[in-house]
Amino acid sequence: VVSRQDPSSTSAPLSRELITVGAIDFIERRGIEQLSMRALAAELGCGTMSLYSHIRNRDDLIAAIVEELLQRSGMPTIATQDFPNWQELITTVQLAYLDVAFAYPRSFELLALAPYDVAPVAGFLETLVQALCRAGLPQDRAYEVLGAVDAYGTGFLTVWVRTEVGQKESDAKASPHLKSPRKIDAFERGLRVFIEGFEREFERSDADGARHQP
Amino acid sequence: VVSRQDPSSTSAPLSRELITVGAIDFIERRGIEQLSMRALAAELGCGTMSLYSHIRNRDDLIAAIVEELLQRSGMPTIATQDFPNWQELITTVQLAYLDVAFAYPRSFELLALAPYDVAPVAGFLETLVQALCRAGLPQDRAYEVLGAVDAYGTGFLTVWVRTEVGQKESDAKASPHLKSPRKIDAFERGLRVFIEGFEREFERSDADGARHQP
DNA sequence: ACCTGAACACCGTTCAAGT
DNA sequence: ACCTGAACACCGTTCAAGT
Repeated sequence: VVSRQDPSSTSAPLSRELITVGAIDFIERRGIEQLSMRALAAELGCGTMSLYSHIRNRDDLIAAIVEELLQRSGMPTIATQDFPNWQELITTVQLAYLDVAFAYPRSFELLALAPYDVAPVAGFLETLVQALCRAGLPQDRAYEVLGAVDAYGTGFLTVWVRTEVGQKESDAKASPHLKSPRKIDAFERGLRVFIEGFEREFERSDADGARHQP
Repeated sequence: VVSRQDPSSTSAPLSRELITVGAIDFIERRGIEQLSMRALAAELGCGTMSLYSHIRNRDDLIAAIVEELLQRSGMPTIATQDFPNWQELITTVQLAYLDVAFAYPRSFELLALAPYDVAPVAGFLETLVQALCRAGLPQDRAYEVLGAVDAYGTGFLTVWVRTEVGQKESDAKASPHLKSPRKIDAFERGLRVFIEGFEREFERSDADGARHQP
């Protein structure tokens, strides 16, 4: 019966935002499999059922976490800016994706593996397609490049953080946050190769189109 | 007190294999989030604790499922064969990866997102690297291509099946197993683009090396 | 409106007891 | 060796009751 006088939290009233932030912090410290409504409420210093005044259920909490991580990644902001070409835009977005995987390794897969039709993710992807069009890519090519490169980034980063987090749990003395430069290089090289592959594909297909319809 | 006379199962003695096969079948019918030791035992017609005579715990069950899916995918067999070039080998493996995602959409992510250091997956990746070397790729390039293309396939297929399974749950009347040809085309196009990107990268880097060291 | 404890229907796994 | 029920320490969520 402590009525939320926990030292780690202000006595600010509970809110969806505060619960979401607390949940991300919880996952990064103790792991996603430890996150339960009861354990989270205990850390926030409130009764379990108080959470349900601000959040519909566990799935709604996950959706709120995904939205918060998406905001913190800065990717939605990037998608509102203008870029000289689609290559730079895609690269910038993917490097921001890499950064969020490092900053939140244990929460990352909630964002990375959220189905395309989860509310805030779908909206972000739409604005990203528009940005690619503004950067000079026809819409069908924008969808193609985005889908493919996003799949690459998602797969690469998800398996990487899973493997790393798994090792951290078994190997307590492993260096805690070393951004293994070899892996980062591999990520960036693969990204460049993929983009150059699309450049070439588009060049060839344009030349082909010009030949058929000069 | 039925003592395993369930109509859906033979009265064969319980085994690790039988439990694993039953678990995959369970997931495909009812979803991964419904799989529990208790529910699985009920479907197999045995007591919950009987499972623990053949399987250490839930994580061990998951590992057994991953190993079984890997076998059924046929990818380990492909990796023992010889191919005329690395491009064909990588393509064949990725198409087998696509097939297993379709055959086991709800179990697929257990295989796809297994950390690299999970026992049977690590072994398979090693034999795959060797096969790439036999197909003419230097070892460092084999690792690079494999890591990148595998990330692409994993990301593409995982998010796809998640989105599809999610829709199937909300939209009961959705067509059940339509292998949306648009998506398959997109997967194969991205794969080809990525491989051609690496071809070009290697050509250029070879030419570069020849110029420096003629 | 926000907060809460009790209760319900679940979990995974340990243990002791059976064959 | 294999199987099992009871028990323990957990879950998410509903409900009724408080402020």
